[in-house]
Amino acid sequence: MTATVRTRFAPSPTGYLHIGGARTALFNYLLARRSGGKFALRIEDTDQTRNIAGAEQKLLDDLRWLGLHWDEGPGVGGPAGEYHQSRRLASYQRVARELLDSGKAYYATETREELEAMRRAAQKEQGGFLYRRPTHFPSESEAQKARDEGRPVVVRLKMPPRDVVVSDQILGEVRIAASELYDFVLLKADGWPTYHFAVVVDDEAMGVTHVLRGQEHLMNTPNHIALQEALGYRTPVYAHLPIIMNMDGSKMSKREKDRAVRAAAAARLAAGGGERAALAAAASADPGSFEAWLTGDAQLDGDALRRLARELHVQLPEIEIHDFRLSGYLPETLLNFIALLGWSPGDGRERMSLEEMTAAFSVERIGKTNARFDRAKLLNFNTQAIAAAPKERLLAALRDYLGVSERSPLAGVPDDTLRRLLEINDGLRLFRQLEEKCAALFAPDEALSYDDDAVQKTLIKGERAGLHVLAELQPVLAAVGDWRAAALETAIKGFGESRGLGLGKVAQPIRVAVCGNTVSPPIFDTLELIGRERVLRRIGETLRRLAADAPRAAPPASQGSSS
RNA sequence: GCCCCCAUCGUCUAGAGGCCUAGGACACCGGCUUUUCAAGCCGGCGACCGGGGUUCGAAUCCCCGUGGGGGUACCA
Repeated sequence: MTATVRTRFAPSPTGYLHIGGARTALFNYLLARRSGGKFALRIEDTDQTRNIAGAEQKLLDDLRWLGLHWDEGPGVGGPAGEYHQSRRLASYQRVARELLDSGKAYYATETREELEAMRRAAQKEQGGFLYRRPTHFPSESEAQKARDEGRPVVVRLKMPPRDVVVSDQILGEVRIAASELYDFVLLKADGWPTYHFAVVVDDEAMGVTHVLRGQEHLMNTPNHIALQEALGYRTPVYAHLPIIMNMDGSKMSKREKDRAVRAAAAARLAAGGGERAALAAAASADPGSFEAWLTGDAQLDGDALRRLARELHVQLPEIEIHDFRLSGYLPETLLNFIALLGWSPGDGRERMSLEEMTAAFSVERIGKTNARFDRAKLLNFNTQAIAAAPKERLLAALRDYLGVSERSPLAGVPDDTLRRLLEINDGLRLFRQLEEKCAALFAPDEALSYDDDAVQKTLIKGERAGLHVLAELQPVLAAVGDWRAAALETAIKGFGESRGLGLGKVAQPIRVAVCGNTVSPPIFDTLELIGRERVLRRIGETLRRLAADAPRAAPPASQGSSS
């Protein structure tokens, strides 16, 4: 009989979806799809102290955004009924009872302090601590008595005294010596199951046949295998994925975002440029915890961190899937890139759709070595994907981006204009880039800010040549009857030729005058989209403002800056 | 400390004993193109961690060393 392949992704709701988690989800998804099986999503929310409100929703959103739809799990149900471990408590307790009754598990009543003391003592002597099985197992009533006395009571599994061999699809056979194994906890003192326990019980209940998970779980596997044996469960096929690291070899961690913002905050405060209270407010933290965050290693809530980053004008490093969404990456491209971190189809292909990856996927082709997350390559993937994407797909993706981009200058822009923007921005790398580049086309005149360097370079420098060009061009533009890119091009190019000026000499002064900086879409389209009236007004205003500055702006450069 | 895993260009990787003078992609460098930012085109630089084996032959197999990573919880 050929059992249906069932895989699962089982995150705990502690925040946004991580890059590593996304890849694990992807591989599980691909394996299930590839083999015509089922892909389930299970929420591992058994740690009462770690669950974060709203995190599950974020997790699901990220997964959906990526297009990794699950066949069973939250929102869609499935044969296992509940897919939140917090709602499956009864089954863990039932199984624990079974284990206790058959003598395969026992109560243990050491306190955390006692355990910690043993650990320290062992550390000193031999360097490693393994929980030593007690000589006496508390009876049911003794356990109850301990509980009554306020002592913690946990349930531990009796590990069989033999080596465990993990048959891993990627790593081969990994043998863990019996001497490395110990009686791990099944049920915590609060009655909730540990990860090890819940994962085994649920994988069995959900019929999971293949477990693809990060390599950080490799050393957990003997526990799971021992438990499966004790319970008479079959052992699923295991495949431990290599880990995704930062370019510098460090682990990709949310903490990086805190570090980036913390540094900026400290710099701001040191420069006397900001009130502590204001920053704390931006982070929606009370002064005490803000201070603790600022001076320590604590982590701020993702959204609070984002607000603070905005306040400080720092770019958060992209760590979680949501960060990439906010930067304006295409989800299908992110998925494609992530898939190649540890897997390759073997035929030299790199750019693949989810369907193509599904068709090509196999666990055998997953590598063993940790991969570094190279953002430069990702950016290139995205650039090429944007160039190759069908127009309507691109528009939908841009709409999605604008939906999550706070206070976007392009927020109210109609689809037709968005299409136009996409057309005139070839070479585009990220949606955020388009947003920044086109902001001036939609911003009200008062909101325009002029970049000093740009003004100096294109308008002032060289005896205000740029300014002169602008002044002469003004009436030419004013005379353009048909305010569209083509006619503007004719007029402006004609002007340039009549003066013997290359387009660059003409376009850049205009660009800076109407956009405030040297970067915008092609100048003729830019002018058309800004509109005749606003263009003329911005040019006039620029001329006026800089003329007033003239005495100061053009002193004979007697004291050279050379030193 | 102890246990486990890993090791090909800067990065992601192809390579399953002769097809390898090691292939591709990104990055980088040079040139071209150019109204800005990009994009594009052409060319270039660039790796089998070290040492021992095994074999007629090793990037591929074995051992040791070194380096990197993971684990060492009543977190997952």
